Amino acid sequence: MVATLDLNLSLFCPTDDTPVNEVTFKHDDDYDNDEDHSFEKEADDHSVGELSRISKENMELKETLSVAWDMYNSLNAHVKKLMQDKEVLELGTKKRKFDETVQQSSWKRLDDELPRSGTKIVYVPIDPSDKSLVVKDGYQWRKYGQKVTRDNPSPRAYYKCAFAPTCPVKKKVQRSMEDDGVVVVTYDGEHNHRSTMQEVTYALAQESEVSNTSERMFNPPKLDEVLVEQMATYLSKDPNFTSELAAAISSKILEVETF
DNA sequence: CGAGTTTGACCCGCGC
DNA sequence: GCGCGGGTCAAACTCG
Repeated sequence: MVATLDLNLSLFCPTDDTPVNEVTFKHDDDYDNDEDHSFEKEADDHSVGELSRISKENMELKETLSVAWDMYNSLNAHVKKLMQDKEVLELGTKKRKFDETVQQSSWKRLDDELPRSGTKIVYVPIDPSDKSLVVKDGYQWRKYGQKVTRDNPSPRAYYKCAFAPTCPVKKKVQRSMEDDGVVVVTYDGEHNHRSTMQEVTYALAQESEVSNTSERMFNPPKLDEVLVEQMATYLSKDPNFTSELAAAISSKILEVETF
């Protein structure tokens, strides 16, 4: 079900199963020709050298990916915190404004504006020049409508959760009237499945659970491989990430070549 | 060609 | 009952 991207990151790494020094060229002819021997040896040396070069390159790519992953996690945590702060701030502002103008009346109207159970409002900072109204939140969404509402000149987009056909969650995305660089996302309902990001976390948790068992003693850790594969699966779905990663890697390569 | 997006039409609830 | 506005549907369209 979940698509995987094989980056071949461990393909050329020498492992217990395929030691580099076992790489040989089989030949049907006898090995009594000295020239053939030297040619074979040369080819052998060349392929070993090539393997170690690719292996080294592979390690560098792993490191780059690892750094990118760490940066992504810290940025993600930072954005979450900022969004929570903003949410609290905006709700507080709404209450204050309401308090100033309608001091005598009850809070009923404001309560109607506040999220009901199962409804969640999130303010997401975006590029003001970006008209696409696309908000990446780890779930897959299918747009089913767009409408210009009376109180806001920017269109409101309607999305249904497309990850699972039975998932009842819908979301509305509309640019904030006050701030052009912020979109208001209204989530309706609860997901009955995990997000793509949660799938990765779950897989890693499963892996770490296995690592606690004695079975681990007999099965050398492959967390790195799983991590890379899961990260590749998740991150390869983000075109921005892949293009930026490609740019970062190519600049790194150019940097190495200039030495 | 299939999956996703766009967009006009339609439905429905609400206030007058 | 009527009109308005938000939400949804579905055919047409786009894109990979």
